[in-house]
Amino acid sequence: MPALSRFTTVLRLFSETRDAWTVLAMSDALEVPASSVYRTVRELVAEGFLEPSANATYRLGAAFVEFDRLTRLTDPLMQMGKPILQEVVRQAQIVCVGLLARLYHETVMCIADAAVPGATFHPSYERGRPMPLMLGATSRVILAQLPARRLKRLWEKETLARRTRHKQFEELRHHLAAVRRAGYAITRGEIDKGLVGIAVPLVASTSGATASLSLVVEAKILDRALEHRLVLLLISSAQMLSEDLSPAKKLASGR
Amino acid sequence: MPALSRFTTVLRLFSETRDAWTVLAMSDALEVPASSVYRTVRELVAEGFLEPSANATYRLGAAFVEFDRLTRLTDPLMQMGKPILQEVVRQAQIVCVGLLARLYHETVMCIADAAVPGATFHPSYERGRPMPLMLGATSRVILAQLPARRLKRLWEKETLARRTRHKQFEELRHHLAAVRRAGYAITRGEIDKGLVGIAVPLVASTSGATASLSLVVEAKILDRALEHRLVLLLISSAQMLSEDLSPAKKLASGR
DNA sequence: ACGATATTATCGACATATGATAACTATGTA
DNA sequence: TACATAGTTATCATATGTCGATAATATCGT
Repeated sequence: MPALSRFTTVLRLFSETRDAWTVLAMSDALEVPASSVYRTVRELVAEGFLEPSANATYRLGAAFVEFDRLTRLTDPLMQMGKPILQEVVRQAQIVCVGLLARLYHETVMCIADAAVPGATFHPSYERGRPMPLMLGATSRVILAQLPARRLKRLWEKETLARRTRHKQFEELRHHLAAVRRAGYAITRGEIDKGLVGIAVPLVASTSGATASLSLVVEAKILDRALEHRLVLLLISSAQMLSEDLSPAKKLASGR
Repeated sequence: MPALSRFTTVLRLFSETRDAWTVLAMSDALEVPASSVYRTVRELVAEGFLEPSANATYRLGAAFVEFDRLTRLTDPLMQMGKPILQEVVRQAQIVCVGLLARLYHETVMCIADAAVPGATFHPSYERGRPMPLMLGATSRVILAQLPARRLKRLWEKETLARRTRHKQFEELRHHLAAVRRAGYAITRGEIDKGLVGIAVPLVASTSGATASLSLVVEAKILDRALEHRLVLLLISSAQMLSEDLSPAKKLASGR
């Protein structure tokens, strides 16, 4: 019952499949009296997080577009990551999509993507889309970086509903240890059929967030040699990016 | 002092030039006790609107990226506008940038942009950036669409600090009436030196928001014939887009 | 202009925010 | 390792804003 959650519960109603809500529908869905929802919605509209649309419905507002631009311009990971990501895709010299992802609540979120001009496929990952924590190479290398305590907590949240055994957690721990040793992760078809993800960890000490750099390619064009080349490309790029992001000498910006 | 504003005043501190804040700095800037700011920040972090960064600073969070994606996917104007915008830029067959903009509070916000592959310049307009209401063709055609009452209110807000005369408002009214008759607006160098904006109104009855479709080109390549061609291109594209956005495809056309 | 629907205003009871201070927790350093 | 410092959370009495049913308006569709 903290104050902000009153607003976010309304905002969280909006989704890809349900993008316009009337106040009455919100009132029903949230089981909150209409008069209260009206008040809440009014405030959200005033601040630009919602806006009135056709037929007395409301949609997500332009404030999100505005703040998203600020994150694009100011987030060090995006700022420095985007050009490197594009360079990775270029140097790969094959049809592929590059991704920059990070931990976000109990999901992994892609915060930048770069496709070759004539990309023949679209991975599920795309900027701003929360993805499952326990699937895909991109997530794997992020999990592998987490301190044991944090990992345990996430695992517990993740498997709350499902009945899972402790043994499975130990298996995960071992698997992640192997990933950590190898320095990269590869998964095949875990997220999209026919696509392979190759990911390496990003150490962004300043940014705090644990992140990863990855490439998605079609399984059918990936042979052993190419796989090796891409892993090396990713590792060296991640190295470079991690250095860019590290204790930025004297030139601190805020304070 | 409604509840949401407590949070937005914090969020509004973040800008292009000041992207990382400590709690103490916020407390100073807002003249609110640190203990209160800590509480507010904690809630914003919990919901993903802020996130901790290096040196006890906070930055805008990934929730904005998430919600921005939803607007990209679901806003009818962006959904239908983006492909048409790209088509406009393609058909222009010159070096140019296309823009889709709309009214947002007391500003005009670009919600989609499309540049030719090898664009040699960058207009100030870019997705998510609020722009002045009284400058540029893009804004002009939006103002020209507004009901008199609304225009008056915006004008008054805009000119609150500055001492302006009533006569100037009448001039604006007349100018906008001319724009309305012409069906388009052209401005030269009002926003960016050496660039020209050509804009036409978008009638998006469902979306509610008044919007515009525009092209930015370099002044030096724009002659009378080209100008004419681009205006026609914009008008026909806007026509198409407006129809896409209109209420229903019931066979009856005359209203 | 009309009826229907959407939105805002009202108000007592109640819950939550406020802000000074104290307690606690990282984080870095000798 | 222990200490110091900055950063963060907890505490608590009080004031202020919220809640939700209902009534009063405003707006929409025709």
